[in-house]
Amino acid sequence: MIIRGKTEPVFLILTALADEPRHGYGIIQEVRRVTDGRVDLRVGTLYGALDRLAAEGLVEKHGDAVESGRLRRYFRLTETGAQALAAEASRMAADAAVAMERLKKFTAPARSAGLDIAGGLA
Amino acid sequence: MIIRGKTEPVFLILTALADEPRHGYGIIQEVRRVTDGRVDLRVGTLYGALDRLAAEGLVEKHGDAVESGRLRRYFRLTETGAQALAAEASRMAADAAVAMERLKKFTAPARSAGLDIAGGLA
DNA sequence: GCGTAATATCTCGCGGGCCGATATATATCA
DNA sequence: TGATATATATCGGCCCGCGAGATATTACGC
Repeated sequence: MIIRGKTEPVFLILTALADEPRHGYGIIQEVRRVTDGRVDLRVGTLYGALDRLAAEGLVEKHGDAVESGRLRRYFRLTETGAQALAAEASRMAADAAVAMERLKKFTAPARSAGLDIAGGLA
Repeated sequence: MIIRGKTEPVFLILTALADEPRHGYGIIQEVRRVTDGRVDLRVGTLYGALDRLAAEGLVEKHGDAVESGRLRRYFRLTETGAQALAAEASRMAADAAVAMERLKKFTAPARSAGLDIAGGLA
């Protein structure tokens, strides 16, 4: 979403980091989990986004670790990042509410011939 | 939002068309209105997006008109477009709710030098 | 009458960001 | 031995939003 708010991948990365620090691959799994499998974050998207978010000060490195013989690079949300995420979330909720409210007034376009609508939503 | 859901401009265009057909400039004004001036839709964004949305069948032409000596090209939301907007809105509301819920667990990162974490969460 | 702003449409090019592809390396299980 | 999962990283293509510019009419102030 997002003007010049965040894109959905970025929003979800921040969301994944909201409760605790995670490493890259862990973020991917968490995003998949919180979206019920809907969003499969790409690594190319992830690392590019993390670099930008770190440059903006919304996330920061939380140290590297070697666990089970594998390198893990942890990131965590900063205070600024948490505020940005909260602002973005409330804006999205507001936009979504406006859309749903307005959709109540939607009536399906009348098809070519005079045959009509009636059924739109009511 | 938005994977491969709609971007915010696109989402707001659909929202602006939800209650009744509008012409391009009217969409711009309506978007500004529903976002309390936050989003100023650019014409380059608008016409490109309308072309794509029409190609996808989410909006359709509602006829041209000359009013007050000015040409107006009207667009309206299709049934498919209304469904897409509803789906997108509910997805956004869900994502926003998840983010806000998780933010409750957020604790500010322990600051600065050497002093290690410890307080992070526990 | 004249300039400016608002209304209204459209096009083009730049740049940013997502994604697919690719590379590398270790651990686990069949 | 090979496939799959874990884990990191880079690069090029492509889509899309935006800035800038073009065109035209109406409305208002001076």
